[in-house]
Formats: sequence, structure tokens, C-alpha cells
Amino acid sequence: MSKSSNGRLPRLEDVAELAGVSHQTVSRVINNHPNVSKATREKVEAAIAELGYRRNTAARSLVTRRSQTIGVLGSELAQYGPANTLLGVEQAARDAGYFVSIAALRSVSRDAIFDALRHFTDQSVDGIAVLVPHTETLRILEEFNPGVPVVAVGSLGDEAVSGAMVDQKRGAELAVGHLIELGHRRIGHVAGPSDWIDGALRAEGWRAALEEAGLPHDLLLEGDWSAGSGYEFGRRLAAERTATALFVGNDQMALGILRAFNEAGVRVPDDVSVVGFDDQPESGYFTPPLTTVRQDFEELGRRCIDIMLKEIEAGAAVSSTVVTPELVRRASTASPATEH
Amino acid sequence: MSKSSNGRLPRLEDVAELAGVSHQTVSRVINNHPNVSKATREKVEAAIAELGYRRNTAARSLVTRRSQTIGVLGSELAQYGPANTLLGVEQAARDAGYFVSIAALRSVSRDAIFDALRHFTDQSVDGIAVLVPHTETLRILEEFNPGVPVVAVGSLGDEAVSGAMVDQKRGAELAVGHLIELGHRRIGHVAGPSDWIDGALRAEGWRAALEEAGLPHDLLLEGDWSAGSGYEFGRRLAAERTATALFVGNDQMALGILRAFNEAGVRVPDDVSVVGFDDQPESGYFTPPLTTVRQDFEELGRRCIDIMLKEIEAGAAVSSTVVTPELVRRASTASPATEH
DNA sequence: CTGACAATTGTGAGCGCTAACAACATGCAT
DNA sequence: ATGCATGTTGTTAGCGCTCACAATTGTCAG
Repeated sequence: MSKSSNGRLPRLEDVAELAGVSHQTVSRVINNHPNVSKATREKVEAAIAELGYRRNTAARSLVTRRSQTIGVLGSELAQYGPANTLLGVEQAARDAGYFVSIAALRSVSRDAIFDALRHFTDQSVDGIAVLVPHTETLRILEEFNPGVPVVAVGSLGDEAVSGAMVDQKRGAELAVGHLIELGHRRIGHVAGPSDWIDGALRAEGWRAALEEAGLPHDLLLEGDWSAGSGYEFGRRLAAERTATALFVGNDQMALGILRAFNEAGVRVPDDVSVVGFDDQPESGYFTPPLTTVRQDFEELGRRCIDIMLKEIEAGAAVSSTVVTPELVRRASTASPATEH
Repeated sequence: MSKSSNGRLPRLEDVAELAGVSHQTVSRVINNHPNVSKATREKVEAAIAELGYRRNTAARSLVTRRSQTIGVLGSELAQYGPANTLLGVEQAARDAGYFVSIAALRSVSRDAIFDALRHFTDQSVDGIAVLVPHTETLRILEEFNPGVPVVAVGSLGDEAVSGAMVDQKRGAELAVGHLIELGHRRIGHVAGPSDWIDGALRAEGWRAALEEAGLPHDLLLEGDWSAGSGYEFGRRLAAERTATALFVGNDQMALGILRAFNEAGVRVPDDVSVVGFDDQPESGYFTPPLTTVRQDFEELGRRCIDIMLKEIEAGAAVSSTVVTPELVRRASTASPATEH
């Protein structure tokens, strides 16, 4: 960091002096105000460069009451989806000149959420991105009005907060449609927790797709997203053999099911087809490589910030955006064996 | 957020007025200065509670030149290791009353790192945690002196910056030792990139362990951490069959190898034993469940902040800390088949 | 009762910036 | 020349807090 000769970081006043103008003119230059003559602007810019001047964020914040910071409230931030969404959020926010402050929830409770929101208001963040995919989160958010734009990722939002989401029902349709096309009639669903927005929506999409095709939709199991829970269900399903195809809520649970089927001698896809959700980088290397539904989490994060910046900078109204998922066909699905 | 009757957020002055003291006394109370009488402190605390007063961070920052913010510079933040380290960092930092600002590197270059560091100095962060596990990072850090404590995660640090790391050589020893104990003599290593600190250290540990046991250490392949690169090597190794056991740099590459071996009819662990590194939540559900070396990333992150806070708050000298990894035995390792 | 000292509380200034307004050119129609 | 709009620059105040120091009170030995 460059320091002025007296050992202090240079400030507006120092730049002004060197450029032979008032500090206010320097302020105008760094804030891109219109009415500054070209000659003055160049003089000031030269002085800024010479001193290595950088604006003091705290001083600016103090008077503008804005911090150029976006708060990201997240849970399960180490998981593939949230982690990548965070990356998209960070990229879009930093590119737009904002700082990104994070608060990770250890548990999703009212108190924890309030605590994190207070943390952000203490920091006078200009907006809050919420990566907490539980249905109850929205209700809690409405209770605590932080006074700045809030965008909930993974939800379509409502009257109070904006939302950016992947079209989960479409994703479920894609998966189930693929299985129906292959000739399956008995298609089960291993869902994520029903208090997670995505979990509920995928289950709903699964049911709707089967209903539309006139097929039964009675095989529904609710897991917790973990490979372990997939494994447990896999053992049960291997014993019962009630379905010829499974739509699984995420790739991790699918991995557990694959493992359980392998142990039990159930062949995938010969005996049972399996479709996952997410398309993690590893999913193509499962045994067998997993057919799944890809979600572009980084794009989701970027869209979230797009919406937020429109609200912050242009005072736009609450709105929402939807990212479309995509089916990735690999080796875990095939037509059912014809029965004798 | 509670507002005072005139629509403004309450400030020190408002609290002082209500409590019948000076603003300075209120400041003393919120900063826990000693010389404040019990009666006064209680009066002030009551006023603070009544008004819902919260200190203005920007104003405080402006005068103290400290922001109560820790910057986290990371790359590959969506990967299991870095993502969990970030979680540990966030937890420890927020618990200590700090804000956590992140900057994710899209590419690891001098420019990108400088950019991110400038981003942090603009924000006057009080310390910087670096989660960029490339060997060159340290050199770049030394060039740019941010003027605040820096802790590099995944490195032992050096004279200029502190470090928090997992004992990678010990981890490699654990893995290789386990294989030797099982009776393997030809133990190959699929390493991570050699310009990653962890990759280089694990390879070194592998070599050292074999050397000490008087075993050959000529089968070394360098991957890129991805399942895809593991898969490629797996195909080659399946064809060549030069080793009876493989120590793999991380669980993802191990997954790729498992996949390739499965395709090629190489049985694990009957024909070849495989040990991974990391112990991701999924590793226990691979086919077969993976023997691996567990690293406690969250602990690593917490330790990193412990060190940093000591430097920030107590002016402690540059130091370092080491987290010990642990072997997790599962089904991907066994004694080699006795040859005829 | 006084002076010295410690404990407690108050006063004033200023951190670096932006907002609001004032002041000054400049150009052009009258 | 005069008046007025327009563009450009300067002046002043104040955001909410902490620091350094000043002022006040209480305590106790002599």
C-alpha cells in the first residue's frame, strides 16, 4: 500500500492539494459526476495515480449510509449446490464493485437467522442474498425486515422478497419423462426432506408427471439428501423390488442407492433404472455413471445478484427469475427388462 | 430494526440523553472500559436495550481504522476441502465478533491475487486468511504486504505469514503404512498437481514412507484432483497392472479409478487396493467403500482464525499450527492375493 | 480540615468523506 | 452593456464514533 510522505494513507484532501483543486472536485471525479471539465478530471486522475489514492470505505459509508456490501446468509454452504451458488453470487457481486460478507447458519432456526440478519444490519449491508432452502425461511424473513432488498435463492419469492430459482418441477418432469419414454411404468421417488423447497418441489413434479401419464405414484420415500439415507432406502428397495425405475432427489442419495443395489446384486440399469439430480462433477464416475438433471448453480447465483442490484441501484420492484435445468443421459437408465 | 421516534436509527447521543450521561460514557460501556461505575453501566445498558441501539460500524471504523472484518481469499471454494475450511473460518470469526468478507479467485494468477488483496485493503480488513493451496501463492503474498496479519491455510507459513495446515506427510504415511502392513510391496501414487502444496507434500510423504520401508517408489502419476483424471489413470493402470496397491491424492480421483477398474474388470480390493485422501461424506458409499485419510477441514479453519486473532488482538508473532489426519479403514483395501 | 491521589465522568476535536448550497465563470439573447 | 441560463468549482456542515485530555467527584492520610 502506498503511503504519503508523512506515513499516512493519502486522502481526498491530499489529492486535491496535489491537483490544485478542492477536495469536493476530487470527490466528483471519483464518483463520476458529470459537471467536471476534462482538463480538471485529468489533473485529478493523475494526482490519484501518483499518490496511489484509494477511497476510505468507512468514511464513505458513514455519510452515504451504504456499505457497498452484500450479505450472504447460507446454510449447508459446503454442499455442492449452495457452494457453487455462493461462487456465482460472489463473482457477480464483486464484478459490480460490492464486497461480499457471509454468515453461515449452523442450524436453521429462527434465532440463528435473526442473529445473522442482525449481523448484516450491523454492517449496513446494501442487500441480502439468502441461500437457505427451507420452506420456513421465507416466513422468518418476512418477520425481520432488514430494510434492504432481500433475494431468496431457491424460491420464487413472494410479495416481500425476490427470488431466483431453478425450475425444479421442470427438472422432475425431465427425469420422469425420460424414464417413461424408456418404457417404465412403476417409477418411485426418493425425495429430499419435504421442508426443503427443492425437495418438496421435485416430489411435486414427480407426482404431476406420473399423474399426467396416468401412471401410479405411490412409491415415495423421504430421505435427508445424504448418501447414507440413500443407502438405507436402497437396501429396502432392493428387497422389495416394487419399481423398475427410481427418480432420486439428488446425486448423493443416488450414490447410496447405487451402493446398496450393488451389494444386494440388483443391477443398474438392467434391473432398475436410476436418475439423480444436480449433476455433480463426480456423478459421471459413479458405478454406473449416473443419468441426472443438471442445475447451473453459478448462473443461479449470478441471477440472484442481477435482481438484487436492480433493486438496490434502480429501486426496482420485487421480482424473480428462473433457471432451466437440463437432463444429462448416462448409463444408469435403460428400458425395463421385458417380463416373462 | 427499531427506530427512534424521529425515524432515525438511535445513536450514541440518543442513548446518552436517555441515560442522563455523556456520549463518551456510553461509548465506555459498549467498549467494556473499566472505570465505569456499576450504577452508570446499568443505566446505560437499560437505555441501550430500550432504544435497541446498535453501534454504527462505519463510524467506528473511520476513527479506529479497524473494520472488525476478516477477508478470506480462496480458490476452488466449492470443493469439499476449501468449502469446509471456509465454514470453520466463518464460524470462528463470527463467534469472535468479526465480519467475514470473501473473494474467490477465478484463476490463480498474480493479478487476480493482487486484485483480491486490494479489494480487502480497500475494505480495511483486520486480517486475511488465504485458502489458495498453490505453492506460488506464498511468494505472491510476500510481494504485496497488506499491512495486516495474513494466515495461509494449507501451508506451514514462513517468516512473513502464519500458517495452519494438516500434516500431509503424516497422512501419506498413514495411508502407505496401512498398505505396507497389509503386505503390499508395489504401491503406486496418483498425486495431485505438484504445484499444489498438498499434492506435493502427499507425494513426498508417499516416497518417504516407501523409502523407509525399503520398497520401490517409481510408480507416480500426477493428476488434477478430478474424478476424470483418476479415470484416465485407472484405465492405464488396469491395462498395465504394475502395482497391487494405490495411494490416491484425493477421494475424487479415487472414485475415477474405482470406476475405470470396475469397467476393466479389475476387482478392488481383491486385485488392487486403493486408499484415498480427504474422507468426503460420500466416500463410504463408493463401490467399494473407500479406505481413506480423514482431514478435519473445519478444525483447520478454526485454527487459522485462532492464530490470526492472536496476531490481531495481542500482536502475536507469526506462527503456525498443524492438524493431524486420521486413517479411515473401509473396504477398498485388503492383503494382496498370493501369487502362484 | 486540607491536600494529594485515584476513580469516574464530561468536553472538544477530528477520522475522511459526501450533500447541499454558494460562488464564480462563460456564453448568448436581448 | 445587461440579464439570465448553464456549466464548473469551492465552502461549509455533519455523518457517529473514539481519542486525548479536562473536569469533577470521592477517599483517605496527615
